[in-house]
Amino acid sequence: MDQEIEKNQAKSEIHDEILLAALKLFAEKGYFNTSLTDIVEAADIKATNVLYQHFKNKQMIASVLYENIFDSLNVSVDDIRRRNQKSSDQLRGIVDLMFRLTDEASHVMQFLLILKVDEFLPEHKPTLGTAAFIKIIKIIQAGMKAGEIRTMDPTLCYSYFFGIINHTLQLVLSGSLDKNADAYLSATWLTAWNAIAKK
Amino acid sequence: MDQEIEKNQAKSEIHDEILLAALKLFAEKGYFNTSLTDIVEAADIKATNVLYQHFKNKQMIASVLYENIFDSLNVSVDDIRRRNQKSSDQLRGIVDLMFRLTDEASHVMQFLLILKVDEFLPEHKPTLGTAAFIKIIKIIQAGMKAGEIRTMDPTLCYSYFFGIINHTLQLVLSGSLDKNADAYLSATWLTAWNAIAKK
DNA sequence: GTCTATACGCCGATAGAC
DNA sequence: GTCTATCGGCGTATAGAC
Repeated sequence: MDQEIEKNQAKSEIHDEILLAALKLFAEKGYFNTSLTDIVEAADIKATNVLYQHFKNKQMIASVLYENIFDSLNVSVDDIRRRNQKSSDQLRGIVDLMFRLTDEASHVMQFLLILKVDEFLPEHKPTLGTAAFIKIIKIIQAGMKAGEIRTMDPTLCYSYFFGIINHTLQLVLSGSLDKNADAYLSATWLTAWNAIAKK
Repeated sequence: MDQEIEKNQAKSEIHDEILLAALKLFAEKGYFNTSLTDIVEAADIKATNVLYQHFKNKQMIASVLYENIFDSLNVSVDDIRRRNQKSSDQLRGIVDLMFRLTDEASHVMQFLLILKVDEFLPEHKPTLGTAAFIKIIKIIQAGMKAGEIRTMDPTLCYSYFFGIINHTLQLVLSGSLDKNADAYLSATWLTAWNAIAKK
């Protein structure tokens, strides 16, 4: 019984190490420039076929990564919505999270903001169709109803707000902006919010 | 003599057809999902080795495309700067151009805004290092001096302005915004300009 | 799970006859 | 420039012995 638990723990450890190594490599070199042998070396795995005991194929590794990242983003958005009432506070919470992730988990943010996921996961829905982003649209719509946000096409509003946020984080991730994300947080938040707020 | 001209025209026709087909395929499927046989079929070419009479290899096709697009962007920016005095008018000219290109030459804009060029052209400078973008930064700095634009880090200012512009055009290109770019031009320009303008 | 070996396919790139 | 044929290599994926 204990042995079985140990075995499962070991199994999920390897599982996670593969995902972690793949995330790092995909973020740094891109999906197509990363070979399975790269992943095997980066994780602590001895042979290539171990990989196939945990994942059906290379695409599935990327797919699981994708699911994990978007699921946890979705959970975070739920949490932020529960904790805050006003749309401005909810959006601020999401922005805080994204800036923090950029500094503390840059590979995750590169996966989110930079990788062209549909090139290697053609069957996945576009980012805007994921649960987390549908909720963000809802936050925006609620903000319009409450008179906090200018009335306009919600998708366009999303584009203005996160255009500023995402582009700035992309420049941080690529090194074009040389400080860490946190250094740009307050100014960028203000600009993004003013771009959609009712005067 | 005439024959030689004809020959060169024919040669450059094939040359251009290859580039056009490659641009389309790269924009639609990505660089790595596009094989040379795909390009050969899409252009009007009968055999694979003709391709190598015009380009050293696959990477060079992408490289020439990259150069062409950024060169012509650079020329356009020069032209816009010559025609307009105020920074706001110059930026407006650039935005007009980008929206028009999105509707009329979507593949070019996908190459510019969506493709991760450094994945297949690792030796190329980042977008921000190209001549056209250096000039855009200069426009922004001039606008700050003239009191048109809020004083801040020029790269950050660039990020705010083109964050809104680029993200909106990306959503148009991906179909997430269902009208053509022109339908969003005036509202998006206003929002982007207000994000950086001095009140 | 480890290690070695290998099958298989695709793609980039080349060669040679016409 | 066309057409056919092919090489080499890499990367994915599998098989089998331990």
